[in-house]
Amino acid sequence: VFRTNSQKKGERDRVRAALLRAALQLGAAHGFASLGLREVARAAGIAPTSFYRHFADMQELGIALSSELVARTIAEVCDAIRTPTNALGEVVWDAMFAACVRDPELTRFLSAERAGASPELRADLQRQLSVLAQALSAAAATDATLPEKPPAWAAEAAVVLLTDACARALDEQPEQRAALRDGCTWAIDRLLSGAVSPSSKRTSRSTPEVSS
Amino acid sequence: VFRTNSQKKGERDRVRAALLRAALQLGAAHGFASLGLREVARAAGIAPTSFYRHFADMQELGIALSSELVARTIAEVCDAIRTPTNALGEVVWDAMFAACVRDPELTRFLSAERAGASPELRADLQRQLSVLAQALSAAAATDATLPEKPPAWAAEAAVVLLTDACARALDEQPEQRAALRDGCTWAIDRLLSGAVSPSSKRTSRSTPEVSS
DNA sequence: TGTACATCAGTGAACGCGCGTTCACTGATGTAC
DNA sequence: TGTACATCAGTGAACGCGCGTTCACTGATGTAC
Repeated sequence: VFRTNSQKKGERDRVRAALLRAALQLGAAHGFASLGLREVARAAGIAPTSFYRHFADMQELGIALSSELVARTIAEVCDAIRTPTNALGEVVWDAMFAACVRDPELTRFLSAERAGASPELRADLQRQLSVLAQALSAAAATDATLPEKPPAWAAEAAVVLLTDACARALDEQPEQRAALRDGCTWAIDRLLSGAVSPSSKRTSRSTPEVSS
Repeated sequence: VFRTNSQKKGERDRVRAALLRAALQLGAAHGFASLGLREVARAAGIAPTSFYRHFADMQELGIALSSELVARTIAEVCDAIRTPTNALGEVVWDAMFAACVRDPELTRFLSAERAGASPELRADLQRQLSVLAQALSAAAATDATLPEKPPAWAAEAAVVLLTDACARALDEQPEQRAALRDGCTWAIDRLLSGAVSPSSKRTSRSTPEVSS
């Protein structure tokens, strides 16, 4: 009566969300690749056959996880680094890691399937991460404290390190987490800005980028 | 008659190697997590029940892949960087990528299972990679051209980037591979040495462009 | 307003299939005497 | 040297099980008139 439309629609969305969440939970425990349709349906509280009302197969569900839940999380992190309050490495770590702690299962999913068996899913996750890389690159470009605009691959490398370190940090105790944060923020800043510590005066030869 | 002993032993090793290789091949195609014991045994040309003569289960086989084949490859790369002929980033990339090209299936395995579902296997692969990180760290420490000794996590971050980039390069065309090499060697050298220097001379600026 | 119809998420039975695992056995190879 | 015994990788039959998928159906919700 309140909602003229979409009482049915709302229920559909509720079940769909339950499927996504169930897949995340089970996948975090036993791996996503070995996850079965019946298993997920059971955990979501519906009959196995009802699964097909929402997804054609498990891969389609996986892509929905990427393009919806992962995308949302990434967008959040992008927002955070748009107005940096600190060294970029710390800002992006803090935002990303907070998101990872809030939803560890999603983090495991991202980390595992980024190198997983399904090319389509890999590609979709790569797309999500490249959004973050571009945001990071843009933030670095407008950061007045940086001596120069870093190349695009610096941001991409930073995102690779960030994803890896955040996922590993979830398994660790607080003090190890702090070490990972230190190492990761240090590396990101070093990639984006050149030297973090002083004294690096030497411009060594022979990388693809030849010094003048 | 020539070999008094181990005619039996040799055959055993042959079958065992066939199982490992079959698992790599099938795993590269469809993912390791969803790989079945019967499937591997079939591909190796033995009866399903014979599998148990070599491994208790698929996880044990996976760990054998890591602690034997991956370890051998890593050791090879470690050898190469022990006597660097060039900037460390290029040396380690060239050694690692050559190994990856020679055995792409092993590379896929390493890349996928490093973040995979089995904690034991993850830990073992992590151990292999940390060997490389230490070798890289040692090489950097004795590299007179570096202005300072980089922290340990610089080498760890470098290995993460290297592994990721090599695995992705296998899927790419030559020109994209060259871009990955440039980006990866640049990042590794920057991590290890601090600044590579501003004002790059090399090719046209910035955006090697993210994925297509 | 009421009535007839359309939609469609969810269902339970049923199917064929490949899986992991057990078991007792075979037979070639290696060893002890 | 030959003979008897031990070892053990490989085997095929058999098991129970959970899987993905199909099908015709139900029934609540939404819509047209």
